[in-house]
Amino acid sequence: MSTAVDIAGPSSPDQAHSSAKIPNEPLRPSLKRSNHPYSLSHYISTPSPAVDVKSLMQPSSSQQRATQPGHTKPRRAPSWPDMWESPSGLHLAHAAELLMRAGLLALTPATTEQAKGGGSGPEEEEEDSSACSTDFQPFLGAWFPFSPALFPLAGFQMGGGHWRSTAMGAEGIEGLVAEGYSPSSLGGSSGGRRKRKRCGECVPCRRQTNCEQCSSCRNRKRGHQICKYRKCEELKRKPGGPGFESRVNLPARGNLRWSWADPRS
DNA sequence: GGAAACGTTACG
DNA sequence: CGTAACGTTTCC
Repeated sequence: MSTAVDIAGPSSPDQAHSSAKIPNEPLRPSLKRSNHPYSLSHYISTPSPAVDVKSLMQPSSSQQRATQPGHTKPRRAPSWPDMWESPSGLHLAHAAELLMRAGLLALTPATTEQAKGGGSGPEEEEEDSSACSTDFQPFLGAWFPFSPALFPLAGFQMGGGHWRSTAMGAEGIEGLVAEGYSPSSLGGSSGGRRKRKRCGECVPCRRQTNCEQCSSCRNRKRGHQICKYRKCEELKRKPGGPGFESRVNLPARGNLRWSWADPRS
């Protein structure tokens, strides 16, 4: 029962079908570079991950410092834009799913708080971007920044500008991204309704081919809609929906924040 | 409430 | 100008 990762779509005839003019890159050229070096099996190499990883869950300072000698700060994580541009989106997504299934992907608010710690001025945003990410290097052997693209895939739900973890009570990590919502595209000023753009990062956006089976594909001429399996998760949300603006600090780009809501609360 | 149809915007 | 696709309206 593979948690329907809809990137597979309806039995994926897409590979064969793929309609004529599907833009290969969702939004950014960088997305094209989604060739990740690791296959799923790469992550499944440990026979008893539950044990192994748990010990790694407290990598403690030793491991962290090993990678970052001479600095008191937790190593500098890639800035958000960096993460966004990560060529290894699927790579990370795969890892996320596996970790989620193993119940290992725990997000510790402490990480965030501590990282933020002493107070981060705006100018420290870059440096402190580590505060916005939880790294899973111990698990993956590579930095594992969060990306919204991971969550739908890993069993996360999105609601009202918050991502919820259905797998665990993750909480406290702040911020969320609403890339694609530029102030203007939100219909801010001109009053006219502006079109939002695909985020380019979510699973559907990453999908490159139309299924040719869904109603949207079959009815493209009249429907004017993108394949259902390619419909951006962000665009599915109502711009004025609950929490859209109030909860998401409308991202002055580079000031993106994550929000986590504890499903238990 | 969801799907279909249509208007409209964005872009090459 | 043609096409893709978002947003809105209408239909069931």
